[in-house]
Amino acid sequence: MPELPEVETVRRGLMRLVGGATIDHVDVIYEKMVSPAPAEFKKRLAGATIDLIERRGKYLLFRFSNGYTMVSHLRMEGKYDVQPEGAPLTKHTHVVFHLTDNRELRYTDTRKFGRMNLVEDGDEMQVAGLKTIGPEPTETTLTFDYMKRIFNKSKKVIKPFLLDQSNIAGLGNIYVDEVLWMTRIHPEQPVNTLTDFQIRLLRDNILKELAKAIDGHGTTVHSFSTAFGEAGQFQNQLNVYGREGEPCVRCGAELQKTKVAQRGTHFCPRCQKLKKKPSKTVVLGLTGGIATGKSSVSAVFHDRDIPVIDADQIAREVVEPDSPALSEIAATFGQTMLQPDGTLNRRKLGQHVFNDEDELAKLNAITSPAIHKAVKKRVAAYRRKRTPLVVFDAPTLFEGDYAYDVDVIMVVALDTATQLARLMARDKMSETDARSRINSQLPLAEKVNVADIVVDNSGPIDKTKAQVVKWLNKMQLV
DNA sequence: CTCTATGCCTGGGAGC
DNA sequence: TGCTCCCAGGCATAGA
Repeated sequence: MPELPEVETVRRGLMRLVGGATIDHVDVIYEKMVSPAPAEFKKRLAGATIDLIERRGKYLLFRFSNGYTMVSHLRMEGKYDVQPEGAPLTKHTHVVFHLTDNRELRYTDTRKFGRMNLVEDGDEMQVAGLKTIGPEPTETTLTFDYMKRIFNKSKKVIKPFLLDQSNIAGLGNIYVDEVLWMTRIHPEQPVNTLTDFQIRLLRDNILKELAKAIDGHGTTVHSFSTAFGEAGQFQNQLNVYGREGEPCVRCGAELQKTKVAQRGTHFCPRCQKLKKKPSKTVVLGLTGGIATGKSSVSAVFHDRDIPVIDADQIAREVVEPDSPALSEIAATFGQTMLQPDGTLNRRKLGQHVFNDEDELAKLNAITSPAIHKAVKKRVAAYRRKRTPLVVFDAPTLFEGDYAYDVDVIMVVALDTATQLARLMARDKMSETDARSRINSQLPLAEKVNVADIVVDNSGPIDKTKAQVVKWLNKMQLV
């Protein structure tokens, strides 16, 4: 199923292999595949040189020296490959372009869905499909203003809306599921209910995902006889597509598969909730690894008077004297866990649960729901006030199961060597101790993988802060 | 005009 | 094992 990145890879491969080649004659085996009818199609192409191969959306445009352009769409399973003249035909080869250099450019398509349309230069945009095609998904051609305009005026649900090539060119079933998961949008969310921030994040994710996929495929076409269809394998990792029943890599919930507008649709029922009216408040989950420098990033928000909800502070607040959680701790672990003044004896409790998984789990079962509840309450208050941006600063954003409930995740990261050196210097630790501390956490790479924004803190602090500010500006959050 | 359902095709997997 | 049925999905088009 070639989508834009695969078609682009085919274009690049073909350009290298047959760019400049001249067609001697053409065999059309499956007549319905070409237009105009085979006799005229063949006549127009005899002696034509392939000057250039361009792409628009998922359409390939072969520019010939004699004033014709061939619009070719691979649909589901179309493939081009180049063989030496006379090599045996395969079962599903439908068109063969015999080149003057003893090679053949072949079009193969098991399901015969692909089409080739040969028209005069300048008429290519009149071909069905290209006539109504939407903007290319690039930084300059797919603008936020355009997206906002088309999203606001439609009541359609987002999945079929994004599949419609007249809205945005190039997205297919796989990438739509991926970008919706990345942006945490339910596939049946009506497009006119999205907030500006969601549209911005979606735009960013479309551009990012397609660029990543093109990069990933760029190196796959090598040899003379490589079937370009092989470049259509999706080497870049997919987070939801085809993963129904597996845990969501962001929140751990079981991924589901349903049908939306007759299309198989994959999504995370926990991260991608259908919302009556998406909230205008953006909750940014901020996390990192030990000694990655999260607090200096947090300071950027403090300095700008952006509210920061501190998970560690809330963890302390929920066990203050007279709190239900503290009473439960006393009831479970004994009154000796309290100081004479009624406050929690943290040291003693810490020693008690240290290295005892069962006891630690008991403690978490008491504190975790209380912390979650308190966080939700704080967030709800900011939503009511329509505060545009709230930061939830949580070292255990993933481990503590908060990731499903934030709108966007920022991970502060650095390379392992720098992280190790900083931890050793900061906490006066031996290398062995520092290593084991780092290894006891969820690997930073896994956090980075599901982050919306990764802030690289391996350089000077000014550079780190500049990255945060740049992103905030880009997303119009400040 | 918009919106939805269906046809185009074949191979492969599930179920019997 | 072999048979039937259904699903995969981009896009055009027919119909509401």
